[in-house]
Amino acid sequence: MRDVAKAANVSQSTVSRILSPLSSKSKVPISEETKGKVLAVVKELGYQPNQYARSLRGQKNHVIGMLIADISNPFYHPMVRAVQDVASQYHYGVMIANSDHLYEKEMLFCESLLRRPVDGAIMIPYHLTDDDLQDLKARTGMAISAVGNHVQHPEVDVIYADDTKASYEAVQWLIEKRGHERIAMICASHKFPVITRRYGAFQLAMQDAGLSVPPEYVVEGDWSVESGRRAIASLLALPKPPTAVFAASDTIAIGALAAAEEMNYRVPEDIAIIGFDDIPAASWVRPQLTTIAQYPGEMGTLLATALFERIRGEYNGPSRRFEVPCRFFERGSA
Amino acid sequence: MRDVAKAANVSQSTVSRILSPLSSKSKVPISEETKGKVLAVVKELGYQPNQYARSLRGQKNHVIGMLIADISNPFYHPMVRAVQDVASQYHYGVMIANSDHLYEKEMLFCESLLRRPVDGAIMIPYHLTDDDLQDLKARTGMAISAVGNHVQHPEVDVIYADDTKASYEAVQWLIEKRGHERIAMICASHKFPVITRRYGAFQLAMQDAGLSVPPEYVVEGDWSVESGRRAIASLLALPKPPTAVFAASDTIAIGALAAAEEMNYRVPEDIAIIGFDDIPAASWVRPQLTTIAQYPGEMGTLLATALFERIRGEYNGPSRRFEVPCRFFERGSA
DNA sequence: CTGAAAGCGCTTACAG
DNA sequence: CTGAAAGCGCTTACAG
Repeated sequence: MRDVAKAANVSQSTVSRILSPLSSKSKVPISEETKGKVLAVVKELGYQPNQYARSLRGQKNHVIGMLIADISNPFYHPMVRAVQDVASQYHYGVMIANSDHLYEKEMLFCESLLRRPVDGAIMIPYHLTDDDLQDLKARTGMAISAVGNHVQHPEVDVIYADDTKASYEAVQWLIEKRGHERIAMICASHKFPVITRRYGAFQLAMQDAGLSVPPEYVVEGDWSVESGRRAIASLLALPKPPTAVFAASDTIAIGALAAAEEMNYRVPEDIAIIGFDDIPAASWVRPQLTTIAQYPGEMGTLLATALFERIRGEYNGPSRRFEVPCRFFERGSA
Repeated sequence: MRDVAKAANVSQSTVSRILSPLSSKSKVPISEETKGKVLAVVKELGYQPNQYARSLRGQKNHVIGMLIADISNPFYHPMVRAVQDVASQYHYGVMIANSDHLYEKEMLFCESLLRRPVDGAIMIPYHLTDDDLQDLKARTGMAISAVGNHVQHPEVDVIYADDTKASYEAVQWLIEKRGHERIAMICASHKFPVITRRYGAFQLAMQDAGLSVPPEYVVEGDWSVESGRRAIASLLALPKPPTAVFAASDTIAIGALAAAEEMNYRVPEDIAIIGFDDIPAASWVRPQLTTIAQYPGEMGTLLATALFERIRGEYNGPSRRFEVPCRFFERGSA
């Protein structure tokens, strides 16, 4: 910048004002002549301002952080893409971290934000509490948007899918429209709020229909395809196996589907399978997966839009909550 | 840091030396007593050094950049994960950008590295030339690892799959083991070096077998599932349709498979399909995809390892080239 | 073994 | 409309 100033015969202050016209709220006017001269020199030298110096001195970092569970899970892609797309509109970078569903890694992410401040963070917390978020906000002042109805912080914007209702209705559909009575559920850890919701809805639907769920019908794994394979194998090995399975995610359901087929069970005749998410592969497998669609792309856009409204000072009131409805897709697997 | 220094009754210099013992190559010794005192204060105050200030003053930024084509393509996930995992071992952050296979966005990524310097970059360039990389290196001095045999810069480490050979052999297999004579190829843009290689190998294998490829047997789309659907439809509508198709990626092949089935063609009896990549979904679809596996996880590890060797000064010689062999998987679709 | 001081590259009151 | 100067939070010669 000094070189630019020298070459253009103006002060650094002037160069700075021309290059960051938005940040100076006091809106200092600059003559068109000086402006043209400086811009020409900038172009000629190919000068790019150092963003770290700006971060250090100014109030904006021009980066946001994003915490997801696992970049390999297709469910997150549209969300990540949507966030990246909104961010790049504002010329913001996005730092992405995976938590692998581990509290420890979620905390590491928060710590990294202390060392490398960002203007805002988008989180999909599986363990982080409202207190943890409060701590982060108190120490950094950053804007936060999060996914999940369990997040209740008064200043964190929340986007959530109504998965409780969707799960209830799917199980109800299995019972009423398909006549199933022996229904199992393949979950991930019950420590996750999302599992609490979906599993709770499953139990409630069964209970409301007067159906009982033997404990061995509830299998706890992780979110992987492999976990789905293992779970269905144990379920089908039961003396009285279920006739239908509600899986907490499509990845789990796809594993279950593949393993059931390999064990020579017909889907949905011998065992019906319902997934959750409607990832692209849900329509690639055969039979196609009956599943509950979430709209991660839309969620990502809402998340990023809300975040940037706060970052840009266009909104700074209390927490806003957006519900993104789920949608049931009846396909071939149930 | 000033607060820490004050509270511990030492100078800022001392605090800095204790917190960044590696960076001071002159290896100034510190008394254990002072060290303990300072560390205690750091812990008590929950102090975290500001990484931007470090970047500005020191020589390390503790971030790397990663340019991929599209985070939605499963092929990149193991690569991204591997890179993230190696990076976090060294306490490095990773900034990820999507190029969407656009030169313009690849250049934008390079520009962003000028504004927000990183210690190294991992790239999967579809358009960027060696000159572009040279430009970036000259202006920033950063270390670079890249994917693709077409990258020939003398100081950029390159990881590449031998997709030319693998493609040739797959087409040869289609001809010799399966007796196909009318074979089509679904490509992405021929501007991509990767397509040049795979398409060139396809043509060569056909030629070596004395088989001709009518121009309408070469369909150019993009990398999407949708593109595979469109391509197979146009191919099957031909007066003399092909009996086998070599797709440039699994995403394309999966689209082709689904569309062919919907049009009531049997795979592989009516139309055989071979993909490329062996993404997880290749084993989820029915019939399972016959495909050429690449090992993106391994590639990611090599990429990141080579990069960090340069970043950490453990290596600074000329370009190293690692070939990661492909592997053919005969499954159900061909 | 420790400290005082300069400076990384910017932005922003303050002064004119 | 423009400039001189201070300072963001660190690291690193330099001096002791």
